[in-house]
Amino acid sequence: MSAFRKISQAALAKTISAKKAGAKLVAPLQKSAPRNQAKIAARATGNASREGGRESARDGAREGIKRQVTSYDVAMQAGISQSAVSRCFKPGASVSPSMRALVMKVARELNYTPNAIARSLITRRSNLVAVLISNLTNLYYPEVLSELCQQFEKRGMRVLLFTLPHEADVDKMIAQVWEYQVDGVVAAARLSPQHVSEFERRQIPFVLYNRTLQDKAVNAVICDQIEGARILVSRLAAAGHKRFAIISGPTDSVVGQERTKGARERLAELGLAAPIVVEGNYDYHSGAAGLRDIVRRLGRAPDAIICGNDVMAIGCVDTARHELKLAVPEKLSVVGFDGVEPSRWLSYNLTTLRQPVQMMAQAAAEMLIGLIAKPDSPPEKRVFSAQFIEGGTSALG
Amino acid sequence: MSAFRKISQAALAKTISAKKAGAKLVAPLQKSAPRNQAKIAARATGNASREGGRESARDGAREGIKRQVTSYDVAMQAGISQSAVSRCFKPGASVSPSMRALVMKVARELNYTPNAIARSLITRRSNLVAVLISNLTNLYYPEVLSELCQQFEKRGMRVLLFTLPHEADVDKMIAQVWEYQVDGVVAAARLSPQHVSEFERRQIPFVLYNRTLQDKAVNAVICDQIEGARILVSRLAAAGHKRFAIISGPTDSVVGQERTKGARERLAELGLAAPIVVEGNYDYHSGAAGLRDIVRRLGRAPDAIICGNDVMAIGCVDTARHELKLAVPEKLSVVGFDGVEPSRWLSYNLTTLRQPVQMMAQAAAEMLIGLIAKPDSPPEKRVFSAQFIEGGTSALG
DNA sequence: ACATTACTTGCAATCGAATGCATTTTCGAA
DNA sequence: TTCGAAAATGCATTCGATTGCAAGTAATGT
Repeated sequence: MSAFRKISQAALAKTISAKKAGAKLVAPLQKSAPRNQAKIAARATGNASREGGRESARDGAREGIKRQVTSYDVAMQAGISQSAVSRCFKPGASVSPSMRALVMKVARELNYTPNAIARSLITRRSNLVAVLISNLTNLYYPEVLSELCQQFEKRGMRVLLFTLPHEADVDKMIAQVWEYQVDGVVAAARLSPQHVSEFERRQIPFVLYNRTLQDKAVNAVICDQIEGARILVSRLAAAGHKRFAIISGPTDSVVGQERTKGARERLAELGLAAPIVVEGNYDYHSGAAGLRDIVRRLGRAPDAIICGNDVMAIGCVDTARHELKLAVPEKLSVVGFDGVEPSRWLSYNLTTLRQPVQMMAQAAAEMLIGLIAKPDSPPEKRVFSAQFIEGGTSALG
Repeated sequence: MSAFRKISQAALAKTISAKKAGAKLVAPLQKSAPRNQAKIAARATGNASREGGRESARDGAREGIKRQVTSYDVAMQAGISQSAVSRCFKPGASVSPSMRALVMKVARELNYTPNAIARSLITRRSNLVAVLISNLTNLYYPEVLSELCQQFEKRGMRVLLFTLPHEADVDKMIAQVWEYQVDGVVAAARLSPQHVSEFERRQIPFVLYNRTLQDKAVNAVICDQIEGARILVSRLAAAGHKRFAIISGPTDSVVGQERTKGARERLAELGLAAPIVVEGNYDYHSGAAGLRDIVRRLGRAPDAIICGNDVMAIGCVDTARHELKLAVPEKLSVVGFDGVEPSRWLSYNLTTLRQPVQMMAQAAAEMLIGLIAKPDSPPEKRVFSAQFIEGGTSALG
């Protein structure tokens, strides 16, 4: 034990003299050095003894298992207790400036980084949020994800990403969410009510993005799809469009269903004929196929086609112009939803309803952070309105 | 202590009779019940006593801190040891079928889920990989991310996503990567050589995606950009194009630089005039601006413009056709790189070089998993070739 | 100079699961 | 039936950091 003591005292003296601290500084630190050096030494990995800048390709691989630098190593090297090290890395903790300086210096020398896993275990806060997204190739979601990611990063939380592909074994995927003790979940994916109940039962704060549940009050950030669809129809009808068709989103997409519903409602209110509806799956080709289908069934083109999202609208426009030689917007108006970047490209300049993605993502992040801090807040919905973009794919007079 | 014993015995009997097990099954489990019920009880959270399906909104929030169900709870409820519970959740472990069945049943009743954080701490394997991506809005990256995600999920690893936005404080971001003890890193972002050294010093396996380092052997998955650019030039030149221009990627993009370099080299070899080069930043507007700039500086349109990526090429095509009234491909050929989805849309049908994203992502995932299993493998580069897509934006004769 | 408060710091007990080792149980062979 | 090997199980320690509590030190007032 005295050997350890000697070493650490020497190290301490060296360290302090190196930063030219006055005698005042030396005294307290020497006096309060911990007495259980043996225990600290036993816990330390031995990595502390190797020199700072030196790098050797194989020295960490010894013993087969890689041992990282721990707070015990720093404590031993600095001749202080492990708890002191821990406290120096906690913002509001009670540590003297000299102690903090010393610890930071030694930590830097040893390349010490706090272990978030160990911290999470004891604090029961992982600082992880799970983001569930169905389908990243959807052109709309990357924007959402990007925004969410930045929001959470800004707030000191890490994003654990889960993609739910062919809507297969969502259960297994979700189980992983529990295992990692995430502090919260943002779900921008098709989830069954059972899954949502599971969130509740486990008391994990969650925010649904662009979806809600019929018979349950949940936290959600949504965009008023029905309102948006009604606006689209109103504008088109006002400009004289009479025969409408819809290329809807898939039936299991709540957003898609609402868009269709809003459009139908408004058409009925206006006394216009019920639209022909074909189902798409949100991709380019289903927009193309949808148009062909509509024209085939109608025997001619309708006045306007409302597509469940921009990408299908783009597919529709392209097929109309290049394959069916139907002039858009002269012979056929096409509108979409979302306002994704390509909808603004000159070749399309789509008439669409832009969702305020940035605001929505920010709201979702804020809401989730709030819920984590105060889990018993009553459920809240934040509903945004989409912005009508009058592009060039519709004849609006 | 005997009280606990009694309770757990009763629970055990009930459990077993419930699944109608024969006497054979009962005997071993009863005999090997642990003797330290007191210790297990002390560790257990008490959650075990509440009934399975019951849900009460507030009962878990008592004491302010949420206590989750642990392996101790399951052990107590089942009348066995904690280690037995642990083993039942480990695939290859030595557990009898009856024990496994009992544990699984009780676990389900109590809604027990293993705590991955605790597991990571003791095993020193987090099963997390960090994915670093510069810019998700880039249209090319979501595809990469999606593919990587699925690959890792398939292999039982979770993805911790880091987006590096305005290339600011990358350091702080990277520090987070260390804290979370990720098992490996896939970097599809601009990283300084210092950052890469940091990976090495910490002995964290990493794979660079679409980038390499000049003076260091690293694991990387790349696409041969120079080869690709040479192919483009060769094809265009063979079809009679003489005056070339380039809208390059930003200078800090290695991929962009290589594409420019390959094109220049090949042009020089063919004895054609050095191209005019303007710098873009990979987005639609910089493609548009690039074209205007080129036309202004040249006083006329070149024969062909090679764009650093598809989105700029699309911007270029749109500006040529709709703003400058330059027919593409009749008066001007435009080519891009990447082969992103919109490049296949009928309005563009871009001539481009498609990167085999799926194969590359798969290779990256495989490589990283391999490195994690065997950290001392020598660095390897996997180089893919891009596929030439003869679209309609270039006059190839 | 002494008492009292306000800081610092160390100690030791956690968090929840994994695992080497010892012990018990099972099962097949003699 | 008995013995021995193999399988199953329990015990106790461990991972690395946090934090309540106690002890020690500095700063302040009288």
